[in-house]
Amino acid sequence: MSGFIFKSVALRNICPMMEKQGFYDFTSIEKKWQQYWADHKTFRTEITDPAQPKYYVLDMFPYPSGAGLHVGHPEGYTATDIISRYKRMKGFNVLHPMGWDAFGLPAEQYAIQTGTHPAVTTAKNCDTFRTQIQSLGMSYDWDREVNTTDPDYYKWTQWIFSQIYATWYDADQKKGRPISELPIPAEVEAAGPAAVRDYRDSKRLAYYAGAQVWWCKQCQIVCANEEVLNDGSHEKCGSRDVERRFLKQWLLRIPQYAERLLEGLDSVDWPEGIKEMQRNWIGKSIGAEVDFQVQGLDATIRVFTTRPDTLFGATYMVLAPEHPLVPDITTADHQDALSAYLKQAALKSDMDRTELAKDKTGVFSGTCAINPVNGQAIPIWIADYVLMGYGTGAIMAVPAHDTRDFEFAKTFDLPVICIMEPQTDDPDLKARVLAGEACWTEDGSYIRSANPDEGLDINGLNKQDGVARTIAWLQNKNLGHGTTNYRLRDWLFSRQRYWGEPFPIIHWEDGDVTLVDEADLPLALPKLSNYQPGEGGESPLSNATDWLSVTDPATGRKGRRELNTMPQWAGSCWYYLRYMDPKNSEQGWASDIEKYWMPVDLYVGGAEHAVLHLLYSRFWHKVLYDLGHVSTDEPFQKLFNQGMILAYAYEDDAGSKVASDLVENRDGQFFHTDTGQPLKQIVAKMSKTLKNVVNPDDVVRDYGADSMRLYEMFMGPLEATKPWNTQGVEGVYRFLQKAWRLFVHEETGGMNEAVQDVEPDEATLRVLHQTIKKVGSDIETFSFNTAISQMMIFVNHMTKQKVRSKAVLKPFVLVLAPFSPHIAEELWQRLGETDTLAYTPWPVYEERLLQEKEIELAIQIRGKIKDKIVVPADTSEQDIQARALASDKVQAALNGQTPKKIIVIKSRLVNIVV
RNA sequence: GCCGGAGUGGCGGAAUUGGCAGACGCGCGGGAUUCAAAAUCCCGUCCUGGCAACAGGGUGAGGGUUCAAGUCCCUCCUCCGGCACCA
Repeated sequence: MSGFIFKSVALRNICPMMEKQGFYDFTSIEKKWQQYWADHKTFRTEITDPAQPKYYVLDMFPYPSGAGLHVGHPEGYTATDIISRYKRMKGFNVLHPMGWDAFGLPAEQYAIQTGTHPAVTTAKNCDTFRTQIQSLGMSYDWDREVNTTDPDYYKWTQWIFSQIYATWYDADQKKGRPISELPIPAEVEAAGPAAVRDYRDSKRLAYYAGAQVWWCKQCQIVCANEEVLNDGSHEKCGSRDVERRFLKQWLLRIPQYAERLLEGLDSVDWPEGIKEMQRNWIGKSIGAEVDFQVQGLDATIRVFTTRPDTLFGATYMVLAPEHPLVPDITTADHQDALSAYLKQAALKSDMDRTELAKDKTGVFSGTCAINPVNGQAIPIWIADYVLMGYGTGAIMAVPAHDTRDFEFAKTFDLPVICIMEPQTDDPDLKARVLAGEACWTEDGSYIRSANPDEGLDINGLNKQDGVARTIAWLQNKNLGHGTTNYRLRDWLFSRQRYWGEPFPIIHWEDGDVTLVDEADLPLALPKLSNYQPGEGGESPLSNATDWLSVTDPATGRKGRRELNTMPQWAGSCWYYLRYMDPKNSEQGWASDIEKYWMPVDLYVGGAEHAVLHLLYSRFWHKVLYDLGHVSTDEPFQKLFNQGMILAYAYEDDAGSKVASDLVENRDGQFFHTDTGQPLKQIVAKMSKTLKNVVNPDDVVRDYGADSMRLYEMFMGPLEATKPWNTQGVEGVYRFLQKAWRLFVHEETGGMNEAVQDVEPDEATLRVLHQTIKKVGSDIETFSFNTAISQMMIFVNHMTKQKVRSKAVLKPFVLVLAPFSPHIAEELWQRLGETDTLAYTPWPVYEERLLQEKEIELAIQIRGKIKDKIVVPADTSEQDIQARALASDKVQAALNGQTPKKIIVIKSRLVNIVV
């Protein structure tokens, strides 16, 4: 069905001679203007006047995969291009760059298979992407193109890493400071240089340490926690062959910036959902640390709790299986059970992690601890529902007021002591809670929560006061203190790969670690003949023996370069800074340029980067800010997430999917071509197996880039997830043809004789000014779909006009230009203009021309429409009331009743209340 | 389970933020043009009843506030995205 349409459209372009002279020949028009923009460097951006207002529009740059562009890419790119073109016409100096996030696994895997250097594969893919993007007429300043794999680029990625390495976080000043300013405690100083070095290393924002990491057997790579999905599979390759390993790794202390990252969210204009996701990811929780004395042992267990107020209800404690005190507190008679349990827990981490979330398990250690508020002995259990990586790896369990503890207590028949009378109207629930048969986590009033001997009594208080009173008491008794915990962990920052930025680090034989001299950056990747990873999970760089070993020319000391490379996040953490000053060989960016352009005014990309990329980027930016390298605390002022583009797919009654080439459309019903059974149309992700992938190149070939751009914007709200429909492309294509024919005589190719230098009539002028107004304001609010609707209304109106005023057509061309720039430039030229319209001022609408002279009012009785009247726009309220009541239909509907009240909404309606 | 977003014709989606529900586009039906088709142009198209004028119903379900509710409030259902033993 659609194949037939494709064919006929394509035919027009192959054989234009068969057609009329003046047909809308998008192929040559688009080629012509893309050439023009390139030749004239129309979109080259410079700071010519520092007083000119700037606008920085950024797209999330793509990973240039071998598959080329898919229709999802141009969605965001078109939106930002419309904004860019519009802002230029509004007089802004617009920075609108594009580049490549080009480090990544596929090129490296290809190298392992074929021996082709990843740089070669990458360059080829970048070329494809560039050509494809250029064929869409995007107004990027291509002189600013960046590529994260270019040594001139990653020189500065390495430089930023060096900065992070040489920084510590001063908690008092709440900012990062140079490591040289770190105060060294006297006792450390006294212990010698090695101790000082260790102390410094323990404070650096980047550090090297053994870490439990996830290892993907298929990719032969370490993955960050967040790259391993809940089902235990690796996000990148989908393999479930992921296991835990202990390896030396680079980590970044991002949790130290947790509070700053949290606070910064309040100052940026981002979708609330994304902010919330980041807040959840950071996971701030306020509570207290409390020390419990272990019975019969000279040891204390420190727990973190958000509910210190429930200490009187603590009936047992739990340690994570990995807790260091576990061996010490386990008594001989419980040793076997514990060993078995630990073994089982270790096994579990290799299984699907979803399995873990089921039933609670654990073993008793044989030892008790003393509850500090009442001196009671409570058993210490070992259970894997407590995680070593959060808080202190130990908890006090209050089953009456914590659902997890409650479940555990029920499983192992541990006592449940209710210490709070719940605030509820449900008497049954209240009774069960008080009896320890149900769990209550909400507010209420304390009972059984006093120890007069120790001076603690919170009975009768509510949660807020109880927490405060208890923390004060703990602090006073030196048993604990209020504290804040974050879920955010140190960022695992190294990968065992070749195709990534080398760390500018040297490990010396004496145990010293130093940065590569800034003058020696970039530390370029060595050429390799073998891209296979090393056996023990080492990166392929272990094959580059010459490159690896270094000798200090001054001292003769021998060292080895870092084998790991940086993760793909590194290059994308700061690319928005390099765009500003991409050719600078002295600095990553010049300060005065940075001050002019930053912050990014608008950042558009997919929501899949809601947490990781955006959090990492903000973290780096804040470090750079603290060190004085950038002038803003936050990098991205406004963020917008475009929705995903899906496609239609088909499934049979059994719910199994049917590939699109096996589907037949008969009068809107779908059938299987082979079996003839009816199919249901559904919406699904584009996939090769479903054969419903739409290739942008095909769309550009058959309908042109202008139609492609227009359709992507016309589909629906930018943020919505929506299905691609090729017939919809036909619709916008027809609109462009109609617009074309307003100007051009199809037979001759000359100007349509209807286009004349005449005064427009009032109605036409009104439609024009409504269009200028609506399109402008819709662009500002990203409502591109309704802007296009309005332009369609304009074109429909003009099509009916026998005489078309140039004075009306010209502003329309300008309004159309951001959306479909090629046809707009062409029409602009045909109207006699000689220069590009890219910098022509956006037309101004006049309020007085928007007003209708006569307005139609609906007349309602109790909200139901009974009649409509047309009155002059300036009719007074009294006259409108009179006119409304004079209506025959209204009189008939009133049926003699007297109106109680008449509500007149000017230019809208009249509502008569009876 | 928790957080976030969304439910409107056959379909994608509009609705000045409380003021005529269905703009615009697709699809479909009818007509013009054509030897015929494609393309183009015009008319119609929420549902029900009626030849029609017209009448009644209608924005996931139920209730409420209001002169007036797709829009605000309460209860519930469904779908999508994220998080998930984080103490």
